[in-house]
Amino acid sequence: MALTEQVEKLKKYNFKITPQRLRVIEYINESPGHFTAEDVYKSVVKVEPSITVATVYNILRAVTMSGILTSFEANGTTWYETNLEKHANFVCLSCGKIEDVEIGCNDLGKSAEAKGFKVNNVDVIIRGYCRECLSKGLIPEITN
Amino acid sequence: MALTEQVEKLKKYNFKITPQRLRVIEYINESPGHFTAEDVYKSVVKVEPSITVATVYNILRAVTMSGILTSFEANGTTWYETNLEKHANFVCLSCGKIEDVEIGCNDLGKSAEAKGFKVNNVDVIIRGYCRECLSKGLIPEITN
DNA sequence: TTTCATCCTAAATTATGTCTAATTCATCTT
DNA sequence: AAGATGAATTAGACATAATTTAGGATGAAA
Repeated sequence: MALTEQVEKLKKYNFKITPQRLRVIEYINESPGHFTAEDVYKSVVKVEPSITVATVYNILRAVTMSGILTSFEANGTTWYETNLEKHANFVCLSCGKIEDVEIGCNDLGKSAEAKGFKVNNVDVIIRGYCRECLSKGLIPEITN
Repeated sequence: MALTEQVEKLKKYNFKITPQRLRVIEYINESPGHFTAEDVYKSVVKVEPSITVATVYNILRAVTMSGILTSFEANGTTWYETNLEKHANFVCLSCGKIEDVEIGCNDLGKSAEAKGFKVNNVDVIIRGYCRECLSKGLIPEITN
């Protein structure tokens, strides 16, 4: 998504274009795809030293509401991501790394809709051990 | 799951059977299916006034590790649930209620495994608005 | 230029973890 | 069956990280 498009989305939701918001969007566009509010703050404060954590949280909420990002919760914190396509997030229980993986099937929300619910979004979080941690033998033994 | 079976599971993982753990398990067996550590504490402290929040957290971790409960994150907190079967959790964005819904498809973790990851569990969290909130017209307008 | 959203500062809240001493439990020994 | 023993667990207080709140100051947009 280009910066102009992101700015348009903010405007569409009546969010004003402030320097702080532009800095956060710039971060997003250079980001590794998955990041936390803390990641954003640590990076943006270098170029905009007066910004505070509270502002970053506010901005991330505005940016997410505008459809520029999505978010999900894992490892006790909120993660933001730029990938708006349907996918699952794989979380490594050993190193904490998060990686996109495909979902083989559609209509995960179907039975919720069948129950009369309105579905806004579906998060799929897969927890396990990544290739690297497996090869390092870092997996705790499961004693059955 | 019966109490005797739950006790067996704790023993299998070498967790001792303490009165506090039994009180928490009793709560679980009478619970509405989804609850937080705070819910457990507020209830158990009535019958076991000396118990502390820290103990409840410890016990919930032990109980989850023993396979008596599963947990997932939503609304900024960890939720525990007794339903160990494959299912999705529907979270109402208006009232916060959580409800089980079926998942139409299997093998959600398949493509993670195809990438060489070991999959431990898959959480599916569906966010939207429940029937009750929809009928009350409590849904925020989405101005497009 | 006015107005209202947004930002800043600081402090509160919430969820959860950590530390230590005291207690309890499971098991072994009588 | 009762007591001794060491390991595991608990209570209680405090620590920390994530996030929210409140109220005044500031700046974007009409």
